[in-house]
Amino acid sequence: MFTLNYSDHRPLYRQIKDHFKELIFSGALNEGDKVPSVRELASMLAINPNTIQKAYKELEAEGFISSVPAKGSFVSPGALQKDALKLEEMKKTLRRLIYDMRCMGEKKEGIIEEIEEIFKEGEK
Amino acid sequence: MFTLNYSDHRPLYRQIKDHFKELIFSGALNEGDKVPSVRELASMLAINPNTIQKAYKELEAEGFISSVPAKGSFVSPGALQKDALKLEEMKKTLRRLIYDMRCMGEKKEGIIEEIEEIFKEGEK
Amino acid sequence: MFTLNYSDHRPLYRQIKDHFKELIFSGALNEGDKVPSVRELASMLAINPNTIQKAYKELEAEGFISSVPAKGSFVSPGALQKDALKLEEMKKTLRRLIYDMRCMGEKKEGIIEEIEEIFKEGEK
Amino acid sequence: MFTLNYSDHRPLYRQIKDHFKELIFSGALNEGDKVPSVRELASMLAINPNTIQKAYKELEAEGFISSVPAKGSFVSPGALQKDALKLEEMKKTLRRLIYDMRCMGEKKEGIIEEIEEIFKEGEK
DNA sequence: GTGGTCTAGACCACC
DNA sequence: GTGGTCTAGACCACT
Repeated sequence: MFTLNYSDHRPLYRQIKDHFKELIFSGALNEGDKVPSVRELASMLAINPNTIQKAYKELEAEGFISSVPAKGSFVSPGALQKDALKLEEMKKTLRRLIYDMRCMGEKKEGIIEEIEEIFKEGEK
Repeated sequence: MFTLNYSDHRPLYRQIKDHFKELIFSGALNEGDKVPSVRELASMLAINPNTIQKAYKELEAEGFISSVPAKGSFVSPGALQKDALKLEEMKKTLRRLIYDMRCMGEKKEGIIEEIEEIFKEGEK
Repeated sequence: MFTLNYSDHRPLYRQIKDHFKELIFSGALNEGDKVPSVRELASMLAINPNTIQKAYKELEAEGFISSVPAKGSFVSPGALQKDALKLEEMKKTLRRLIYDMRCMGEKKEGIIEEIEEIFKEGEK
Repeated sequence: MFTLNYSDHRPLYRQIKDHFKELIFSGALNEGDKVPSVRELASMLAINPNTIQKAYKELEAEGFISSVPAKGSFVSPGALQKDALKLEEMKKTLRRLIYDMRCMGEKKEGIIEEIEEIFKEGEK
């Protein structure tokens, strides 16, 4: 399904989270689709099941998947729908945030540097 | 106290809000200090009192000032104290936001462009 | 098709929305079935088309129907399929909500009272 | 500070989360206050630090505390402010949720039973 | 010292 | 089999 990148600065569970978000946004995963079980994916990626558990729990908390004990985890109904609307809202939030950081003396260069770093993390 | 900039893209109430935040963060205004009354500031800046009202209301909602009926508005106790924490939190929020926008296919360049624009707005 | 209840506390568009949901959940309406056009239903119920429009728009936003311009509105494919998952999710949301309200000092009796009221509203 | 209840059906990390929420809502903890470190609280409660970590992370995700690596965890600025407004909003969400569950065939008795259970969990 | 991540392995309830 | 919780212990980066 995908590969982990150990030279990526993001922790493993974040890589997993982000990957599933991409799969959902891209349409590769649709609402209601089953995602691999915690143990299954753990053995596929050769990591500890707890790490998958952590990723799945956060995805659930953010409304992307829904885990049903003894049944499995599934892409949430409404996961896609919600986030089509969300990009514009996120931009607005970003704008407000940057405004406020600027008020507090934060310089443009510092912010851009931070952003560059985030994008570097997933490259190599 | 300060001057409005009509060639700034920010609406007047935002300029006023941002200016007070800067005064508080820079230490020019301390906790407990009285800020000008709505009418007073409105006549100083030669603008409509409603505009000041809107700015003050949002400053209060964000915890920077507190209005005491029949007495005036004052810089909130704790407005400064919480700053270090607030900036940390804002950076974390920023990081999460950028991560998510990246997952949704937003490119680095688009985000940086947006930020450059925000910083331009207040310059001239 | 159905009748509106003017002594019901719910606004008309909510009654229409709820009714369509019931029809879908009960199996009376299947995926792909055409629902009456806005004007058609409006004249059947002798109410303003805007009311129907509002109900349909929300049903579409929630993924129950989808409108095809110049063709009409249809029950969404997957509307039923996702039900089991949706109910599970709603129960989880309910549980989290009640937990939080409890933390905030809300008493059991107040919550149950609220629920009793909701169920009364649709009866008569 | 407080005691865990092993006959409570809630997992330990939930008890810890709920307890901190109560402390914040009741005013016992104010914005900016430091909360015990992960290890400190773990030894106080005689449980594994990972369990505290889990509780703190969720509290942070929900905006109640803010954890700064190498510094400690603090009650978020805005934690209180946000939640005074929230109770009314939660009631609205509850109402909408119950409406929808009713549409899907869920009976009043089932819902009330669920709520009774939640409140039972923390009693003994 | 702080928070954060990860592992290995245990146990539970549910179906 | 499934998800969920908890423990014990390791390591990291940061201050």
